[in-house]
Amino acid sequence: MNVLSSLPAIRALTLSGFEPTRPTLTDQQRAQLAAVSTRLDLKARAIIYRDGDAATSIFINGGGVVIAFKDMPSGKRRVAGFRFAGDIFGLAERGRYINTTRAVTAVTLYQIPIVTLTETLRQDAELEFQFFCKVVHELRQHQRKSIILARRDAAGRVAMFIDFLRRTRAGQGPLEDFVELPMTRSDIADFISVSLESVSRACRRLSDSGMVEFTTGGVRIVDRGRFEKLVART
Amino acid sequence: MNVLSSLPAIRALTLSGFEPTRPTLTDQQRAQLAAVSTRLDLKARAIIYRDGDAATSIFINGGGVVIAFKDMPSGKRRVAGFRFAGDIFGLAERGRYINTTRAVTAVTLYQIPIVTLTETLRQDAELEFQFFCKVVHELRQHQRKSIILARRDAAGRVAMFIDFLRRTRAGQGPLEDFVELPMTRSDIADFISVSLESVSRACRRLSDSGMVEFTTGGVRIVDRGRFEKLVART
DNA sequence: CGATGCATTGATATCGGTCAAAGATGGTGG
DNA sequence: CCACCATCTTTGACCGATATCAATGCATCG
Repeated sequence: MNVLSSLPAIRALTLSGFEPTRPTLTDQQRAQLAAVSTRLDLKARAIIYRDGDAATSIFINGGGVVIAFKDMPSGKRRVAGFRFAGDIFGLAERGRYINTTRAVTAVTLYQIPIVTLTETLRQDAELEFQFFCKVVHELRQHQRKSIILARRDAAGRVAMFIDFLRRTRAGQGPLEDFVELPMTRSDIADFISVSLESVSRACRRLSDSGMVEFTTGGVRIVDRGRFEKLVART
Repeated sequence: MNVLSSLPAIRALTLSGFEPTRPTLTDQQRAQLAAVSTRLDLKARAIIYRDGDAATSIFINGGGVVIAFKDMPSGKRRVAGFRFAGDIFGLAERGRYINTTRAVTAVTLYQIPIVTLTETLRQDAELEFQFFCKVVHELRQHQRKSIILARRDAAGRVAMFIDFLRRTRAGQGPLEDFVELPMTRSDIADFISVSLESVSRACRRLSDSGMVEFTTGGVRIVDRGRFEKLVART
């Protein structure tokens, strides 16, 4: 297993601007990791691990939605992000998890002890490269989050959040006009750093203006033109 | 050149939580890259490349400060970040630069065509790994930026920005109490997404409260205790 | 010594945070 | 199967902080 085998991918990264085509693991690779992992089935609201716990495992989301957050001393909560099917999470700082993660919906997880992961990575440069991609993917997510937070108006932030989820969860094909919102208003609020009341009001305004329609569990973008114009307006 | 040669580093990443100890290149590696690069000496305000240009080179900052920003259709400007000595910049999306970069101070740059870089990386797994570290470093920067932007009060954001620079520019030793601010108020404003007037007022308040002292070209943290308490108050 | 870019300060309006309360929703146990 | 309870969501009123507009001060550099 020569380093050159993984180089074309690295080259693609630098040439095309750090845009790995596979931000999440392929089914094949998930299966490979599943072989050395423990499957967990959790119901909504279950805590996966807590901020500050010793980080002994990483997790792969095999279905459902997970929220990563941190309770701040002030009593506020900072939502770092959401993990969807295929996402890897559980990276740590100084051996400790930096966020608390909780199941938003019922989820299936694959838990892999870090020592096992290390062994597995040692034997598979391609898989190792996936972890690189994972970090690149996280970087892109954070860049987008920064752009959302730069926005001043609550409605704009909510619209950008919807667009963010829309793009994050999109497959290869064209973008869907329906976006699932399994998380609560409060989760959204703490992600985009706006009070939950403002999120609620913003949703109402977006809805009243005829851009989108909120249904139970999601939003449908009705007036795509105006919606995208609002999102782009920075 | 076996993949295993770079694995200890990768392992360190996953185990210790993606915290490479060398977020920027070592002098040795810079020299190595310098051999295949063109040296540029630019004076303050010079444009290095523009948003949308074909991305043919990457740059290493050999001294001075560079700002990366994007002019938005609305006329506003979003400052993505600042690049200091040792930082690599010029990564692109779809073959195009995504930001405009400009020299804030006089700078020395090493320009490396991407094709050359690719060749160099192919021959050096350790250097290749540095690019991984670079991405991790960028990720951390963006995480910090998100935390700054989550802050609501302008004074808090400015304080966190000062702290951000203080930590970014710190060496191995203890944190300095003096932080250089070579960029304009407007640059700071567009980085932390606050109007430049608010930045000015926030600086005044921080100064009036006796936490810091603004001098030409920098800030000195006078009351470290209160300053850090303000920064931590989230 | 103008001119230009940068920084500061002031006045005002707007928008979102906060507090408060009521309305919807969903899950659980009787 | 239904009622109740916890949680989430919506709406309202008010206040404070920041954006915005405007003008002045202040370097630095031709």
